[in-house]
Amino acid sequence: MQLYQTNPIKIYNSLTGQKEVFKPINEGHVGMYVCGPTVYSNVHLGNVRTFMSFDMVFRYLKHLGYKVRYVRNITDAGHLENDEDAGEDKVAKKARLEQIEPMEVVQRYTVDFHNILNTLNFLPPSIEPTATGHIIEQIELISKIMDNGFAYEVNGSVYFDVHKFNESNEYGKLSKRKLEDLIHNTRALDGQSDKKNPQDFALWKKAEPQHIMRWPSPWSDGFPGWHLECTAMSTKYLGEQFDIHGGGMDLKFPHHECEIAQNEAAKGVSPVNYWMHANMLEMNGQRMSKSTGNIINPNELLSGNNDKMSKAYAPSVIRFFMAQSSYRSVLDLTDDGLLASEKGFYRLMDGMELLNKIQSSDSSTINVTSWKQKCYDAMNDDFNSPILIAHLFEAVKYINQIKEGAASISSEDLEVLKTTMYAFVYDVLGLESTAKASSGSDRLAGAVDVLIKLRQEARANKDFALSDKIRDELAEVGIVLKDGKDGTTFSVN
RNA sequence: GGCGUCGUGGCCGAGUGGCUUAGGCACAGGUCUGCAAAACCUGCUACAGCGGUUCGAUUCCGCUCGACGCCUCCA
Repeated sequence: MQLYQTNPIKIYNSLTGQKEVFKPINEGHVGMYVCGPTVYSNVHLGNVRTFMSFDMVFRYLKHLGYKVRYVRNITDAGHLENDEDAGEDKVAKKARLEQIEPMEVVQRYTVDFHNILNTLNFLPPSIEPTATGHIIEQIELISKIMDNGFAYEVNGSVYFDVHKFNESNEYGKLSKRKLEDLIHNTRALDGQSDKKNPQDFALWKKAEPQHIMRWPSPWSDGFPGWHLECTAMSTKYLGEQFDIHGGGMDLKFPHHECEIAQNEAAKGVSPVNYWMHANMLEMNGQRMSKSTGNIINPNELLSGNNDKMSKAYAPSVIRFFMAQSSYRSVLDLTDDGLLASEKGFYRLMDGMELLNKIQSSDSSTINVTSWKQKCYDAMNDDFNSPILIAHLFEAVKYINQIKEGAASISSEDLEVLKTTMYAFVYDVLGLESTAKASSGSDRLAGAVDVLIKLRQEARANKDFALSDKIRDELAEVGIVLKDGKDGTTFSVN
């Protein structure tokens, strides 16, 4: 008996605009694809927010007992600056500007990406394929789309024929656009194009002679279009139809729309059952943008080495901050917000530590079973982590009350409480305890205990000057003493 | 200009046709303490504006204002 059998989850499906009960294609198995980064610069904090949302989805599905194959790609070719003939591949452009090999660019920023995600305690995806590793699959896919009459070749480049496709299919159904509207609203772009219509998009681009990123194909030496890789790789690892496809809201159009079109054009089926889109991250009420300087990268946020925030924030604090809003809402990154989350996070973690120390009694004054169900209900409702966290704080309150003697808990209930708290805090939310001192570093704990004893003696002798000195100087190095009824404990911040 | 998402108390951030003033932070009072801190108890009762539907709307519909996203590269 797996947890998923008793915990049906609902997912907000961008395709239908409704929350739907999640039913995987194969019972007990979930195929999930998330559009990964284009590795031509340092990972953007907004990217991190999106990937963190899906990291949490991945974690919860796993917790429920699903066997999840989570595919998150690395785009290392094909992502054009724009779709016109002058459009340059982002990686190639960066390589040209820095006068290094494109693969050096890819390597540098892939490493950066992985480092940040590791620091933030992400689970690695099951498969992390690259576009350049799947050129053959992409060429095959193009051939299939051409065979089916939905693409045409001009001067060695191949374009998807959106107008033709729309005669038999519905282009725009994900982003709720109509082709006629797109035609009227397409801006006139300079430079001539080989495309029959501005709405068409590139499947294969012929490389100019000076272009260093190039692969042979039936049409020309060139490189694949951006939208194609996701279709090729999701098909290869998850099949022609799979359960969940995620990405940032800004990818809905055109990227995801084009993925649907490519899949339908090649295989005649819509690829994805549940489309999930994570909302944007802002900073101080405005979109992050390099041009206005309203930008902060993950390393700067973690190190405190920036002029936007008052201090450095621990990885788990950032995770906690993001988990306190739902993935479908715009989230505003502010110093005040982070400070508030930081305090809340430490309160939660103090509760987790206390959970190991409280004693059980004959009976419980709280209903642990219904509390536990509420936690699951929250996550089952489209991964509502803010509600989950509200319930976790309820538990912290219980834990503190039990310690104070204002509540009691039976040993069976205490076990349930522990198991559930551990599962949600550590496994699902991916938070990490920062209180390394009490459990991890026995020597520090021992040393502080000595000081605590000295302070107790001083207090017994009414030598408050000394006792306060011990307390204040420990506080200065980040060790906070907490006096309770049963003695003094400490925490390290 | 078109399409889409949204506008909640001092701040962040959930949610709902008529009790759940979610939860966190901040603030005020109390208990505890040698004094603090921590913890616990109590208080702080909002839903952009204007109309409409309804016995009743913060939640449904329309309009206005505003924010954000997409329409051109972007998670």
